[in-house]
Amino acid sequence: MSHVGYSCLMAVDREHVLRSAAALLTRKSTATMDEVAKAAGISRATLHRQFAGRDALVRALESLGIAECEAALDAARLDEGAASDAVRRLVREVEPAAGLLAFLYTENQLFEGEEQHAGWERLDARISALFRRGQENGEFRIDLTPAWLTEALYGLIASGAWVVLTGKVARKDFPRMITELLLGGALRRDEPRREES
Amino acid sequence: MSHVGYSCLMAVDREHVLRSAAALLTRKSTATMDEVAKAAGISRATLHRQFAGRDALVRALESLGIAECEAALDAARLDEGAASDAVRRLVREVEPAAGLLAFLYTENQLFEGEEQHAGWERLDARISALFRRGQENGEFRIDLTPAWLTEALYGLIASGAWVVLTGKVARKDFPRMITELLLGGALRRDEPRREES
DNA sequence: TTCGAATGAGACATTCATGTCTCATGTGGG
DNA sequence: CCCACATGAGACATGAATGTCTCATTCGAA
Repeated sequence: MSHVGYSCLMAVDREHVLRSAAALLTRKSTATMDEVAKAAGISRATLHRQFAGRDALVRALESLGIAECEAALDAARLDEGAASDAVRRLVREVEPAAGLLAFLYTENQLFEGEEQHAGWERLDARISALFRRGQENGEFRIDLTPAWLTEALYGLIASGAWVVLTGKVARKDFPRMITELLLGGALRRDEPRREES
Repeated sequence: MSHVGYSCLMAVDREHVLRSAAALLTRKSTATMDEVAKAAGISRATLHRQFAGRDALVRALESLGIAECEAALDAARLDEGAASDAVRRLVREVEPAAGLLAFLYTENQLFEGEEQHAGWERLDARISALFRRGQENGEFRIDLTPAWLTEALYGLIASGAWVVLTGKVARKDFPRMITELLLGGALRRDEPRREES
């Protein structure tokens, strides 16, 4: 029995397959299992051995996306310092997962009645809490609900990922253009905004 | 030969079918031709007689969405008055088409290499021009490109339509929450913002 | 009333993605 | 060296959506 070889090889490949699938489905959300397999450099049979089906693959990608998102939330230390700075850190940390997030964001809208991954609610709760903290802080305006701000953040991340993918803007501008729009809006400010880090 | 009856009945039904399809696909973007037909109260055969196939239906919806969007742009009088007020008018006018727009927005990302409807470029150009005018005006900040502001507006409209559809926020708040976020951002302003109409 | 056109219902073939299976190959560990 | 196991290749069946067809019915206009 090859415990070592088994768990090692499987784990590595699974991770690699997942990454490839994420990269591909980010660009073409309707990609075939065949295309996914080819993109990962494996055969369709092997792909099916690792993920029972397309559903299982998407679920695994969902878990991956949620995990990366939660890791980003952790790294952003949402409850430290100014709420606006926390938002900046959050967007910066979540940027690598933006493409995957955009894919899952639109994919989730197809799930209709089916129960969705509980992880999303946790993420919603944490991000909403950040916006609420900023409101109680006096930093954020109170006439926009935390729920809307959270959803808008998702939408902007998806739009940002899409616009970077199509080459309309440079990847390096991703965090700035999202945070600046979300926090400051399009209107020009007379007072200079302060910066962090 | 019943010229009158023909053109009249066909036109009316086509419009009605298009509306029903838009309403359905807004909620369930993967709906079957069967479901579309049922939602319109006609048979699948008749649906196929009016639209050669699913492709043709989506193309027709695309044209409808673009037409409604351009009508909204016209009604908003983008080049009159303050640019920020024009944005407010635009969002208010485009609100009825938001669901359809959201559907088309995600649908367009699947078109990969295929050439897309030229109408989108026209819309992009007109909206970009509005933001550019606001920048040259001194109203809008210049460190966010018109292209990004345009794309962000699309994203926020889609997010807004989605969040209204799921009941997280009231439909009546749709225009305000989008314009306020897009223009003013989440940060609280010391100076009171002025209002229009 | 009668004729013609549009419709609805449904059968049918086709295409495509998916899921399952078998078998040959190759590789790594014992 | 040998064996177990993962893999790749491909055949095969399945299901779903689509597109096309026919035929009976209904509705409107002459």
